Amino acid sequence: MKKKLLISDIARQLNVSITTVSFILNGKAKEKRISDSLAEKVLKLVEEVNYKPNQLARSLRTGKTKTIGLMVEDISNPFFANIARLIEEKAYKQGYKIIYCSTEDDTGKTRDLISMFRDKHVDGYIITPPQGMKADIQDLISDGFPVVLVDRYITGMEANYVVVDNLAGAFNATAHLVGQGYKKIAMVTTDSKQNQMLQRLEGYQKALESHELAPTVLAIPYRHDAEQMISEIMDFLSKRKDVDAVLFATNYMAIRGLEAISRLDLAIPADIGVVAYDDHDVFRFYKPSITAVAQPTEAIADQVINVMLHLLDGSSKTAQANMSVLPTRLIVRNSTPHK
Amino acid sequence: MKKKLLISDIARQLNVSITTVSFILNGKAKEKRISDSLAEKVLKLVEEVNYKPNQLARSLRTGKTKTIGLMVEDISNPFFANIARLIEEKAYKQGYKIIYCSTEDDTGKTRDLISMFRDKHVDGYIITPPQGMKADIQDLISDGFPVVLVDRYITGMEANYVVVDNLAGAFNATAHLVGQGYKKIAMVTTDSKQNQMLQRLEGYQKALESHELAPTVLAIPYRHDAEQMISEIMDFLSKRKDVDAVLFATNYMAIRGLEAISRLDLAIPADIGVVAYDDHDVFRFYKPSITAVAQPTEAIADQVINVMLHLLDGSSKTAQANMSVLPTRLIVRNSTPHK
DNA sequence: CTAATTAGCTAAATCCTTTTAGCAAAATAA
DNA sequence: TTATTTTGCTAAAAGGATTTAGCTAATTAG
Repeated sequence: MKKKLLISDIARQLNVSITTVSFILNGKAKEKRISDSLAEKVLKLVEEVNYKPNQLARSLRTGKTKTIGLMVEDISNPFFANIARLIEEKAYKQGYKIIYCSTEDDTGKTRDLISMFRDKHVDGYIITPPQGMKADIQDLISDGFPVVLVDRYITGMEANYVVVDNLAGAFNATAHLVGQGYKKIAMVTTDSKQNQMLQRLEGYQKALESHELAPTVLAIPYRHDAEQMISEIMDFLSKRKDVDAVLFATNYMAIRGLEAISRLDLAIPADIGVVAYDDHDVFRFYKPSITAVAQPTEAIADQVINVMLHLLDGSSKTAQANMSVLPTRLIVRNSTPHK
Repeated sequence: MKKKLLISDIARQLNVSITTVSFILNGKAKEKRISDSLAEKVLKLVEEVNYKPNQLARSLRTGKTKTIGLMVEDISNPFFANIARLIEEKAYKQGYKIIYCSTEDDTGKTRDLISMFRDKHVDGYIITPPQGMKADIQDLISDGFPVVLVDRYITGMEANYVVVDNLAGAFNATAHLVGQGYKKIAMVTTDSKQNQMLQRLEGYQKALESHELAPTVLAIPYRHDAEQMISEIMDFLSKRKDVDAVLFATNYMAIRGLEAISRLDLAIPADIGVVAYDDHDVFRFYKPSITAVAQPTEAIADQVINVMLHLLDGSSKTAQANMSVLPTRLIVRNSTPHK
């Protein structure tokens, strides 16, 4: 194990002070009136021996770690995995690293993770907040940390966030089913009170209202596992024979719904119409392919990282919160009209 | 922004030295003969005011960060996303945090990432190594860092690794197709020289040999994008009408292959048999569902983190490298025999 | 020619812990 | 009673950078 080089080694070799080397390495040569010739010599040696400052020491002194903490609900869900990857890529280009974690939408775990991120002195926080985190996140903001919420916001809290127009997305999806000729359109959602879920529900209801149709909602507890959900959906569809179309509120519920529909031997779109909120590879490849509300992952990632870098930059002392609501896109797939 | 508490604040409030507080917090009270009564008082106050030591300062002093660097090929591939999540979970329980990144199988980027991880002073490295990283990884090991390779190993290098038995997996998959009555079985793979790919190829060849059948291989350059791959596979299948079954070497190639097969209007399994190496949600839901070689993600994650924690523990001064080869499982899905 | 600036560089403080080396008082041994 | 050991605690160094405050010599101004 070769010994790590220190800034003092560089200084000694050139017979200059540590201070001078530090100034030069941090681009303050001009400002601090270091002669060009000396600056060059230092940079040359640093390059030659491949000296890298110890980031821990530097962070301890400066209070900056050039790291952003990213907490998503579940990194193994393709929606979040994609966003994470895009954010990572863009952050990386600006010299920031990302640490990411899955909250599993668990308040306790999320609290732990925030505390861990604070321990690690991340410079900024990107969070898909579970329910009941209002106070914790408010603390973060009050303590002066840059915070950007993604995918959902917290009602009644002034904050930076990037979300999609869930209401419009669900409205359009529902309207599409109505347009296809379906009469009894149900919505399968979770019992979670997350605002993005409530908005999807509201969009669904508004769309039905405007066509003078009545809503039918199945709310499945969030924690139920795949098999439970499948049998609950099967139950629901068997009991409610009048239902001729379903809007699923999330991609994973839709996937389980497809399984339920397949087990009941119902045909899509003849027996039952299906639209999923949030796209997924499975919908593209399913036979028949499934219409879905696609979220603009790239635009979301872009917006998130832009706002974050802006906050980190610090030059913007405008306390004005940045709230972005991006549009969704309905990807119509099996478009044979009903009946 | 409330001021961060320091260890000196604790010490001052109780009129004891910083040293004493530090000893107590690090569980050295007994060893350092601190009286029980004082230890209790300190712990009580620390609890009360919720003092947390500054991890940067601590790491700077101890040289340990309680962080593991995890580099996978592509975090948005479900195989890696799952492994990452399982590893994260298990590490977390042992007080370790994970930083992860995608290498995109790019040597340059991987080199950058290793350097970034070194900057950040991670305690250990978990890596799916791209080609040509032998020297870099050897450096890491020589410098005394715990390293565990996953998914692939580096030929001719003594190291800790956790891989699956790719040869047997591909052999069984091919044998399955033979058993179904297919006569001209092709393999679609990448031109990458990664050993796990070569082994899959070898398994395929061995299986055909043992049935006295001839191999037919289409090797597509790794960097080609989805559309390119699809048209290359379509080309191949149109020209080689004799091919009646295909073994795809990765899940994403299989997904593109399915698209190609669908565009050519070929029926699975009547016109063409399909097996994918590495499972994916899409295969489960495709109509008909697609047989796949499933990798034991949980077992892989378990083994990786166990070996890593063992290395980090340091008590094991046995330089013996730990090499695990785990078995795959063939998930037979559309099992109607051919003709 | 003297006074004020500017150029060019550096000593020492600082960030916040952990850990080494060691001191004074109390207890025990001789 | 004196010498030794043990108990209970602490001052100060170390870890490796950044940054403040300031010094000396060379210029420029008056």
